[in-house]
Amino acid sequence: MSVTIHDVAKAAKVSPSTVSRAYTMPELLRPDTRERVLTAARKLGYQPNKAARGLITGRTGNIGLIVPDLSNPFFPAVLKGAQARAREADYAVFLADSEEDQALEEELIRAMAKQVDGVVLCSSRASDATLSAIAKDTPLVLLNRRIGAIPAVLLDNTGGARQAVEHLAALGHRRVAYPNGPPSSWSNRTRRRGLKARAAALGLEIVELGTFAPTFEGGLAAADQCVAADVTAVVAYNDLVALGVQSRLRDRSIKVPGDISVVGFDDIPMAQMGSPPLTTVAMPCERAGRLAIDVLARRISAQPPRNNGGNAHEPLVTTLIVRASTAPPRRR
Amino acid sequence: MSVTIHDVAKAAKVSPSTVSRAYTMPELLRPDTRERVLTAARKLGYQPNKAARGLITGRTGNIGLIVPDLSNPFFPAVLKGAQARAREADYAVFLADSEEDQALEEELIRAMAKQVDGVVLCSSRASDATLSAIAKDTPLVLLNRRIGAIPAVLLDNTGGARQAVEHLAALGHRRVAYPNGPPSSWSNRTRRRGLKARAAALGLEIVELGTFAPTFEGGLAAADQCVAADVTAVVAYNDLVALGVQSRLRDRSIKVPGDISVVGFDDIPMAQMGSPPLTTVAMPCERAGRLAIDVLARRISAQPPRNNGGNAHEPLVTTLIVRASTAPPRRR
DNA sequence: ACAGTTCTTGCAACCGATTGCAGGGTGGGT
DNA sequence: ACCCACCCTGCAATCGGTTGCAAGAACTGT
Repeated sequence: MSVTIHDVAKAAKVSPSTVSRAYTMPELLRPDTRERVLTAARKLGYQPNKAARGLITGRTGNIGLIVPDLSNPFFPAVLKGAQARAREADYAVFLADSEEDQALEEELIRAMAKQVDGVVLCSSRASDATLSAIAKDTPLVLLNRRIGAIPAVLLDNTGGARQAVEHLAALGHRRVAYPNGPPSSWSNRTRRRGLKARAAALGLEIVELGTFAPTFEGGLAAADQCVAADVTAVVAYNDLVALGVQSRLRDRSIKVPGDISVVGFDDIPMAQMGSPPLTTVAMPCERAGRLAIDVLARRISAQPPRNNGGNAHEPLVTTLIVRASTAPPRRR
Repeated sequence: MSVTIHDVAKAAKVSPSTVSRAYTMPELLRPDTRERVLTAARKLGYQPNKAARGLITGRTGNIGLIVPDLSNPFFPAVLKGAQARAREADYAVFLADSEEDQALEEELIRAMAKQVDGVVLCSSRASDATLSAIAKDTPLVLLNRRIGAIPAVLLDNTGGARQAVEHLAALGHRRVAYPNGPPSSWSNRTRRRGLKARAAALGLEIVELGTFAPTFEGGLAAADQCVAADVTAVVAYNDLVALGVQSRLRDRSIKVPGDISVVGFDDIPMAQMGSPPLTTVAMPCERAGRLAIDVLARRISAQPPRNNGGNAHEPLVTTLIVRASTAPPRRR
């Protein structure tokens, strides 16, 4: 079938061990033998079988990545960065979509753990206990979630929320709605906390609204509650929700930003394409994805999970992008 | 480290072979032995090592999926379907983004081929020759591309294009622009062909415009050429381009659909969120992704690539979704 | 020319599974 | 009580690599 190390060995008239060494410890071979082996390998189109190698080295050369929902453009963006960086580091990436389902996610993690050197979990919905347990025997990196000493790549949600509140305060808003995202989401918790902290300091009132699906449809539902709450601005859990809110408000002939200002989180591509274009807190998604791979790769090669610090990184900076969906509130 | 078949064997007081058989040929074992083995396995949390198994069976249980650009929502949608179906069929999926780069894509295919049982190529930009060569020794399924007898899942671009033209014709448009997508794209070729065929039949004129990147930015660039071409409607290569066109037209204070109607392809989520919401040809992306996996799985288990027909499937039906971005042309 | 190093390379065991083959146990028929 | 199937189960080889160990080659210095 495929060309194996034995074929190359025969062609180069050496033993399989020598062929192996030509790849893994080239400096041990006499230059001319190494050359002979590599030439033969190239001629035959040989490529080492990663699975077989992994069997003995314990390294598969694969990493897993789990996201809650591929339909949220935030995750493809992260994925794009992660996948690119993984390729540079010569890792292949396994992808799974957990469909926002905690049980499924935990099952996926366990299934993956066997086949990969490490796993990146994006906005994981799994329980702290489960993740801590898994982290004990599988290198894990969390993206947008924080649990004990598990390495994590974080985005500065709090800072973003702060900027959003300051922006709205400067425009003169006093009463702002926040429709919650999934309760198990770290992003939701930190965004809410950031909002409330800064709002309290500036004398704004944040009206929390029930939890909504982090989707366009969730935003449609949230919109009506925002209107009922009699606010002049909405900071949505994320851009999808914000777009849903905008859409529903338009259908109800409520002007954005005339009657209600809307702010989102993420700055997904469609945020700028809407009308009005959405004011939102931009997240460096691809960079976060890349960084997650870097952290994981480092964690994998450093056998002893060094218990000194360096696990929790500074959150990646986020920036408020002001577009046309925010304006001063209408005078009563 | 991890619990192996030997550990289970010891715990159940049987040989490793028996443990193996408990999983792969359970009917060969006496019910009580099988039960004893499975119980022991469960207690120890044993899960067979896929890599080791693959070494001997020749099946890895993995499939590869390559897309040209994760930032185009069309592909995450396909991916979502494919990934879900793969999981049901107990396959893990390797993902790679070829960044619209032909050379990179070909390299990725080769690299993957070694580690998977088969590969799904979405809107592949690779050359016919390369793909035919690879298809000889790796099960391949093409999505939105057609080459000889390589199994493919196709979306009915021609039919979609036909509907778009008929819609515009009914509205009274006589001169319609088509900004081309990537020349290596099968979708671009079939969409263009469909448009021109139907336009000829209905006495419309299709003005082809140079090739543009299949992105929002590509659309920005295309818009100006469309205006210069003095058309009353634009059928864009895909929704991203259509949204780019809309955005640029708005910036130039050209009304959509008042001055120019815009039609897209794909019906990505943001098509309905824009303003005006975009008239577009909807593609059953997730279904296509799922189907691709089905076809691949069948192709993998049917060792002899049966040379009877059944390779090329009927294209999946597409439907024109009429929204607010199309209207009768302004009277001169 | 010879003993002692240092380099290179091959041998063989091993990673974690699967599977053909054969041997031991069981049960049925007489 | 004996023979013969048949059913289970274990042994050992194998998949494609890697790696500790040791033997042979080459080189050093005298």
